[in-house]
Amino acid sequence: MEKIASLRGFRDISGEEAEKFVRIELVSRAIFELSGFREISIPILEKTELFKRSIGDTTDIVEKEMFTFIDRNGDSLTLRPEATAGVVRHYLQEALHARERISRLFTMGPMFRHERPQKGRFRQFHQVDVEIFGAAEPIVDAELLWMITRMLDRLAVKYYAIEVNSVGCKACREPFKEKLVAYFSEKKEALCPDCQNRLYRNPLRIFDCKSQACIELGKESPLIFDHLCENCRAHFETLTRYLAEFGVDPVFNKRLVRGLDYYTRTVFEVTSGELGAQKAFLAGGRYDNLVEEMGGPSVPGIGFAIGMERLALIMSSSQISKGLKYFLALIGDKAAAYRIPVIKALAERDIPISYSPNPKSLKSQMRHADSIGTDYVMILGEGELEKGIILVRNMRSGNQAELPLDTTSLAGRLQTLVLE
RNA sequence: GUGAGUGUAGCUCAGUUGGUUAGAGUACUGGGCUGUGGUCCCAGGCGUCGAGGGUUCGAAUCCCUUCACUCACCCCA
Repeated sequence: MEKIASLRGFRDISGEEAEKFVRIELVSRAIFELSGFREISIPILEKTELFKRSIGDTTDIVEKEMFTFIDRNGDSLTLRPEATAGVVRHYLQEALHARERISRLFTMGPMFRHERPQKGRFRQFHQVDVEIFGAAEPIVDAELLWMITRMLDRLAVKYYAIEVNSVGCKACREPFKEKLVAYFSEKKEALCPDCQNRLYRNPLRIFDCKSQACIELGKESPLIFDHLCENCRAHFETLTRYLAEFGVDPVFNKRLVRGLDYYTRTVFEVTSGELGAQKAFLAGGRYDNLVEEMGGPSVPGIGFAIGMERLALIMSSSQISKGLKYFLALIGDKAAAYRIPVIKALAERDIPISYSPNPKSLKSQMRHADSIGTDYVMILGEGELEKGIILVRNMRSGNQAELPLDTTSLAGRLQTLVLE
C-alpha cells in the first residue's frame, strides 16, 4: 500500500510548535480582551467575490494565489486567504455599525494561499487577526501598536522591529500616483520587466521590488509620504506623538507599502531578522474606505494579522513548569486490580498519572516512567499488598516512602507528601 | 509559475574509481540486575537506498524521466 502524505504546503502542527501555538492563543486572548476586544469565529470558506472586492482584483493574492473552486450549484467559492474580508462581512451582516459605536473584534484560525512553500510560508497557515471598526482617530492606531509590543513582551520575543508608514488617503493618493508614473515613465527602460508591468497597474508596489535597478531608481523617486494631504499628515503626526506617550519606538520607513489594495493612511509591519526572506511576522494598517466599498456605511477601520508559524519560529522554547507527574507501576495480577481505582482517584484530584498498559518487568515499567519525565513512581506488588501499603519513589533522588494502600485517601496523601 | 540544492533504518547521517550479504550513531525492545529508571556492557528487529525506466556480468553509486522535500525569486503572515 502506498502511504498517503499530507498535501504540499499543508502541515501537521505538533510538538513544541503546537505548544507555542497554544501560548500565542492564550496570550492573545489575555491581552486583547483586556482592551475590550471580543473573540469571534468566522467561516473558512466564502464567496470568491468577497475577496475580489476587498483585497483587490489586481493583487497577486487574488490573481494567482487563491484556492478557488466551483461548488455543486455553480457558485465560485474560495478558501479565505486572509481574515479581514470575512470580518468586514460579519460586521455588515450583523449590522454591528447600528448596534455599537465601536467594534473591537479578534479571531484566529487557518488561512490558505496557493504559493510555493518556503521558510515560514505555507499553503495553510494560521493567523491571529485583530480589527477595530468605527474609530478614525490616530489614538487607536497607537493603541494597537502598543498592544503588539505588550503581546510580544509577554511571549518573550526580543529582537524585532516595528516599521510604520502612511500611504495616504484617496485625496492624496491619486495626484501622487500621477507624479510617480510620470517619474518612472521617464526611466522605464531601466526598470525590471515586473516593474514595467506594475507601473500602470499598481505603481506604489515598485517600492517592494528587490531588483537592484529598481531599488536604485526608487531611492530618487517621489514618495507618497512626502505628498500626504493635510489631514493625512496631521493624522500621522498625532500618531507619532501618541506612540511616544505609549512608549512605543518604531522605525519610520517611508518605503513601506502593503500588498492589499484597501489600506489607507497608517500601515505597519513587525519584522525579525531570524526569519529568512519572509521577515515580516505581523502586518496591518488602516482601511478607512473598505467597509463602504463592501456595501456598508462609511465606517473607518484598522487592524493587523499575526502569522502564527512565523511568530512561533522566533519564540524561545517554552519552559512552563508543569505539575509533578506520577506513574503507577504494578507487579502481578492481584496488584493489577488496583490500577483503575488508583488512576481514577488521582485524576479526580487533578494529579497527572501515567501507567504501562502492558506491565512487564518492574525494570521495563521504571524505564517507561523515566522516559516520560515522571517525578514520582508508585510501586505496588506482592510485598506491598501483604503489608497494606504502596511504595512511592522520588525519581530524582531515589528516596522512597510508604503510604497506606487506600484509594480514597491516596490522592490527598500524595499531595501533602514530602519526599526529598 | 521560475531557479538551485537534497532524497539511504523512526531520527541524524556514512557508503571509496560501479563489485558480492548496505553501515554507524541515536531511538526502540529484551537481558546483565529473577522487585527499581538514568550511567555502563551485551543482544535483537528494522530498510522496496524516493519512484519508474535505461547502461552493465554487476547500480545506493552512471544516464533519462518523474515525485517529494528544502531554500531562493515573484508575492506575502
